[in-house]
Amino acid sequence: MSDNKAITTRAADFSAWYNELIMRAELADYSPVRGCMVIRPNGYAIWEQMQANLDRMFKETGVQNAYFPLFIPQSFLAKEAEHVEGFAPEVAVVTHAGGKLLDEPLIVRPTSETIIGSMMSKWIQSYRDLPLLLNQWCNVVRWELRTRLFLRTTEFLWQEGHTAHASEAEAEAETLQMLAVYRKFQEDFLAIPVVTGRKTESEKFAGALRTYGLEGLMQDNKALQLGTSHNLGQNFAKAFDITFQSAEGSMDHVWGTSWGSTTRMIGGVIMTHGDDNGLICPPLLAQWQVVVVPIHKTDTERAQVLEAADRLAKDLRATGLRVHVDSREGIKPGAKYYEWEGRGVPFRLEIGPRDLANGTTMMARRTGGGKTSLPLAGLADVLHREIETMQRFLLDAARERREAGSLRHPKSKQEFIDFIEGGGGFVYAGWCGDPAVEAEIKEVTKATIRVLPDAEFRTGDAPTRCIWTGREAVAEAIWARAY
RNA sequence: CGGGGCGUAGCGCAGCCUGGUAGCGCGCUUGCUUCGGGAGCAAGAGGUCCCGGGUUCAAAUCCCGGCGCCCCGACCA
Repeated sequence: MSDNKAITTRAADFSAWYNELIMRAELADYSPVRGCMVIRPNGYAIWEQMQANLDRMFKETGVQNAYFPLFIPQSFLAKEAEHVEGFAPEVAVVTHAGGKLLDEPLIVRPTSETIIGSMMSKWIQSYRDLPLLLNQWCNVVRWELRTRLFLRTTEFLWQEGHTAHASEAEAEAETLQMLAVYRKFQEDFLAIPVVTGRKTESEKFAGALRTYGLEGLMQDNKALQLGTSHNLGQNFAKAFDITFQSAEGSMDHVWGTSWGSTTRMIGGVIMTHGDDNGLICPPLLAQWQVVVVPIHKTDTERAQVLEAADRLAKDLRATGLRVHVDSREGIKPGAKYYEWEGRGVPFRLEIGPRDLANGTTMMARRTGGGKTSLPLAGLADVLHREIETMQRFLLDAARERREAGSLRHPKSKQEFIDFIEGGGGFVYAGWCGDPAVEAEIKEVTKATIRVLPDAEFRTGDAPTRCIWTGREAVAEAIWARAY
C-alpha cells in the first residue's frame, strides 16, 4: 500500500518532494496558524550556522547589531509614499491591546526602515556621526496570500541591515559591498552559485532608489531571490528628517541603504542540492558534519565500539568538526544510514569490530561514491579536506546545472517563449528598457526579469536588440519564472 | 479571492457508491532473537471517523450548512 519509506521524487512532483523532504528531515512543520511555520531543531541549526557566519562577515565590514521593536506606529508607514503603497496590503495591524482600542493602531513590522529611520534622525547630527552601520536579526510579518515552507511564510526570520552615509557615492558603495558579502556567503557556505545584478523599477524595493539582488536557479529551473541590497537614496531621510551638518557647515539629508536575507535561504539550499533521498546539506552549514554509527553484535563488542566511537568523536571535535555519535539501541545500522541521509548529514563514519582490529573506519559521503576505508590516524585532516572538497563539488555541480538550464541570446521571441514554456531556466536576452514590455512578457510567459546582470555574468557579445520588440537594447536581462 | 484535491489512530491511507461489531501499513510499548544498507516473531497500547444540524430503529457512510488544510493561479523575500 503506501510506502512510507521513500519520498516523492523530484521528477514526479517537485513541490511534493520539497514538502516531504522538509517533513522527513524534520526541518519544519506547519503551525496551527495558517501560513506560519514552526522551525524544528534540525532546521533551526542550519539557520544558526547561517547567522553565525553572516554575522561575522557583516561585523568585518564595521556593522554593529542592534534591536528595534516589533511594533511600529501605523503612521510611520505612510511617511514614505512608495513604501506605504508597497507594504500596506500585507501588513498586520494591532488595533486592540490591554483590553482597549488603541489610539493609534500599531503595525507588526514587515521591515524596519521606518522605525530605524525615526531613531536615526535622533542619533545623527553631524557628518562625524556617519556612517552609521546597523543590523538586526529579527522576525518580520508579511500577510502573504500564498505561503510555502521556508520560501514564503507569514512570519519569517531574517537580518536587516540599515546604514546612513554622508554621500550618495558612499551609500552606493555600501549597497554594493553588502551585495558582495551576500554573494560570497552564498557561494562559500550555501554552495549556491548566484547571479548578481540590478533589479528593474518594477521589481525594486518599495521606497528604494535602486535595488540589487542575488538569484539562484533551483533544480526545477525556477529562480529564487536569495537576498537584496537597496540604495535608498535620501527617500527615508527626507521622510524621517534624518539630517546632518557637513564639514563645510551645510545641512543635508543622509543617504541610506538597507539589505536583507532570510530563512528562505534554507529553502534555497534544499532546492539546489537535495536529491530523491532527502536533504544534502553543505558541510559548512550542517548541524552535524559527521555522524558516527557504531556497529556491534554482542554486549562486549558494543562496549568496545561505543568507547572507540566516543573517543573518535572527541578527537574530531577537538579539531572543530561537528560530530554526533548515533548510539541508539534497537535500531539497525542500515536504518540509521537512511535517517541521516534524509537529514542531509555530509559524512558518515561506520565503526565496528573489524575497524577496531584494523585501526580504521568506513567513511561515506552524502553526495555518493560508495564507502571508503580510512585509517583513524590523521582522520581529522582528511575530513577537513573532504569538507572543502564537498563544498566546492556542490557549488560546481549547481553552477553546471544552472548553465545547462540557461539559454543565452535566443534567436527569436518564439524561441524565448518555447524555452520558458518548456520548463527552462534563465534566459539571457536584450531588453529595450520599457516597463510595458517587461509586463507583457510576464503576462505571456510568467517569466520576470530577475536581474540586469552584473558584468561578469553577462554573455560575451552584448545583445543589441530587444528580444521582444526588436528595438535597441538598453541592457542584457535575465528572465525566469520565479518563486 | 478563483480553480482543483483532501479531512477516519502519531503519520500515510482503505472503508462511504449499496447505512448495521472501525480496519490496513508504518510508527509506538514490552519480551526474545537480530545487528557492516530500511530486522523477525510474539503480545499490547492508541479513535469526539473535522464541526453542527437533518433523515433513519440505526450514520464514518445519505442530505443540508459550516470550518480547516494542501496543491495550482493573482500579490510577494
